[in-house]
Amino acid sequence: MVEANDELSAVFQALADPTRRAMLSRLRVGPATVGELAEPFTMSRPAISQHLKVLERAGLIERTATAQWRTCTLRTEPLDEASAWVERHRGEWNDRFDLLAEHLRTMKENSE
Amino acid sequence: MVEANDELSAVFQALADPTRRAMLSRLRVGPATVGELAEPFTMSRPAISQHLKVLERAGLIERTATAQWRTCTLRTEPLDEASAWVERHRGEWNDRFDLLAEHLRTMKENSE
DNA sequence: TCCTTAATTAATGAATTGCTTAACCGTAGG
DNA sequence: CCTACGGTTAAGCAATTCATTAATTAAGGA
Repeated sequence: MVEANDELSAVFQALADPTRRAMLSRLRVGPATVGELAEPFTMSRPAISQHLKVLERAGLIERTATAQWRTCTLRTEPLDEASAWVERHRGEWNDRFDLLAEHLRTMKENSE
Repeated sequence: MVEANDELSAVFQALADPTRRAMLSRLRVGPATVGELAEPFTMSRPAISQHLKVLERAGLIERTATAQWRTCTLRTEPLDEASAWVERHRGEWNDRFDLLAEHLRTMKENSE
């Protein structure tokens, strides 16, 4: 792999781990410090830090530092694109012309 | 990582690659042989085969062999669960009680 | 039978992932 | 000042991912 990872891939990649998904679920309730996010898990703090870094790079969380606490906040915008992709591929869509046109468009975007 | 990968992780993992997503997009038009799926890409056939294996393990395609051709068909069922997860985390949901209850339920499922 | 076509398997390799422990950094409090 | 607390950085390791080339299987046609 040479290519700079596109945003959509980064989001799906971030979601492809149960720990990270659980963290995002927790953040739906409201912002949390790293310690609070780590609490349900048995893994080490550095492991938690690394998961958070993945989420941050995917744009799914924001971190703000006050004193020695890092507060994490959920960002849902990147999920819009992910949702759009999934919904597009899920429907009982049968217009072959539209589908082919869309596929060719996707191919073109992909080769930019 | 020790745990046997759950289905949802496998689906998101499969979607976290532009080549695989393009293959699924192509399959929306209709079933295709491996050769047809490989056509837009410059990578080797074995690489294509491995991508298809990932998609198959995630339940996103089905392969049927007739003569020396393997025909791939899109299976959208696994996308339902993925869609549900994303939509759940995307909404402008503000009932903290429900969110907390749901989060705790998710945690419990996660530890089974 | 021999050759071509379609695709997979096997073996290899570089890069990435997910975890660990140990060391470090910045803030607050005695 | 120095110690504790909250977190990150660094280094190392096993396993997985994504690609390659070479060899293999399996069916169809001359």
